[in-house]
Amino acid sequence: MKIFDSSKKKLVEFSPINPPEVRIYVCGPTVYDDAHLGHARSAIAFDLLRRTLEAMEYKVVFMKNFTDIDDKIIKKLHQTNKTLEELTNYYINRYLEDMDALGVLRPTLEPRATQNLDIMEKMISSLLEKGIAYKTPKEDIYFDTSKDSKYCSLSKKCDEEGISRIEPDPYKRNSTDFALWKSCKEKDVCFSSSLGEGRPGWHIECSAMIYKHLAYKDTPYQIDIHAGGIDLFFPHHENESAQTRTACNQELAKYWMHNGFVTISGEKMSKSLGNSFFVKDALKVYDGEVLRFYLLSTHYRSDLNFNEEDLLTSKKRLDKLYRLKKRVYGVKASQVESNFKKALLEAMGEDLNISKTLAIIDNFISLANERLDKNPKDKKFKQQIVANLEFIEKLLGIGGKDAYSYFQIGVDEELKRKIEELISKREEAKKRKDFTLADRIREELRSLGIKVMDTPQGTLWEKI
RNA sequence: GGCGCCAUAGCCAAGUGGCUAAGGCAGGAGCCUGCAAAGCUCUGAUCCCCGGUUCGAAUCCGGGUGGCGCCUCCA
Repeated sequence: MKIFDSSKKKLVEFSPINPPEVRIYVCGPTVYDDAHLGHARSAIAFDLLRRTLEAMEYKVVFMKNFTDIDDKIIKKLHQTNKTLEELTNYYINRYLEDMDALGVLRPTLEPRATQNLDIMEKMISSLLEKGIAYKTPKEDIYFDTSKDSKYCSLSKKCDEEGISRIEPDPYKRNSTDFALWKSCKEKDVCFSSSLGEGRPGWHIECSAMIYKHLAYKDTPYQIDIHAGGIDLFFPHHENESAQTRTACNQELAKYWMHNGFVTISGEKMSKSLGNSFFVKDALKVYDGEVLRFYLLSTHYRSDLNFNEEDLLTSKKRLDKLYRLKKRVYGVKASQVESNFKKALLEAMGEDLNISKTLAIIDNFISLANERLDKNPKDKKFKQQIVANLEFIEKLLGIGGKDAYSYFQIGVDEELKRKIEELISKREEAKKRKDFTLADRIREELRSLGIKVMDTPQGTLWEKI
């Protein structure tokens, strides 16, 4: 398995610290609003990584945090009458619902910042004792980046000269110093601790929760892979990395992986730009699986420029998979074809080369259809097709639905009855060779958003 | 100002030194069909521009042009 390590900026051979186990940490969302497509992309990208490793028989422990205390959450809190917990619980559940709809496997561990304040406090205290962190006259605690000789070795994005775009805290010793603990201000949410009244900075939660829940303790690296959006590379991951290095005398992660953005008209989708596309809104129009397929069909490190046309193209590609599945409906799986499995794992093993993977799948679909055209009753072959489809489902999280229901998404019972009625009328007309009527009924169905296909087994229909 | 990414057919998108530049969508032709749909077969690009390295480059190096990102919260 080769992966692209964003710190080394090259493809490297993946070799876990303690095989067959693989420990992965992905930076999760700050829960103050609904998930947008960028969150979905990141979640799907590393869900794919996880599934690939699992298909390669690694034992994956997958952890993703929820940042449930931060400036924006507090701001949102002031706009509502909710408590912190009510607000964050709501968005955590919303996030999980959205990710479920997208077929993202639930993480093994889902820690929340506010439930791990104890370990953050310990880590910060230890950094204070070592003289790596310092307290300002305003009782904020900062990490002194000049005390970490390897600071900036991860992202290599630090700007020593520092043309800062914001007014820096005058009590900071270095421009790259960052808050570990923010003292209690007005209109704040505060926790009491030995560090004083306040709340943790953003970066410390990841280091602390990884140390507490996921880390190997006597190895050079605490975990195998740390992942997240490329926007987190600097400063977030640089800072996490510095905290762990100085507090624990271990490097945080052996490999770092970052996913590219979802863009809209070429610009990064972000809440501050106001061009966010929420997952929940996309789900009103498109099936979650179609959305998943669309978001995973571009390599995870590239930017993906979201647009409806490409999404519909993705749907057509997924439709083909389900049409094949329909042709082998009710057949039990035998064994996945070994060459097919091998080819897919090789492709995914090239830093998740999804394009190559999908090309292999399309080729399989095409060959299977061709052979079924010639020999529709080859039961053994059908059993293998089913097994192959099941493997695809396991690897990519697509094609798991019932093949008939997939094409009926968005059709309610009433419409379904009407469709069936019209189809049987059309069948009668066809028997009488009344093709004018048959074609008129076909047009009527089309106007209902239904297309029909006459096959030797009768007339089948699909929602367009 | 610092650091970095990207540019392949109408669209999406692999390929990063060497067979005829994957795959999908759209388009065209055919088989099948009452006609369609679906499926199958066939069909398209010399890789943003200029210069260099090399026997050989989309692929490496230099210089342009265009687009984007991080350096503030951000997946």
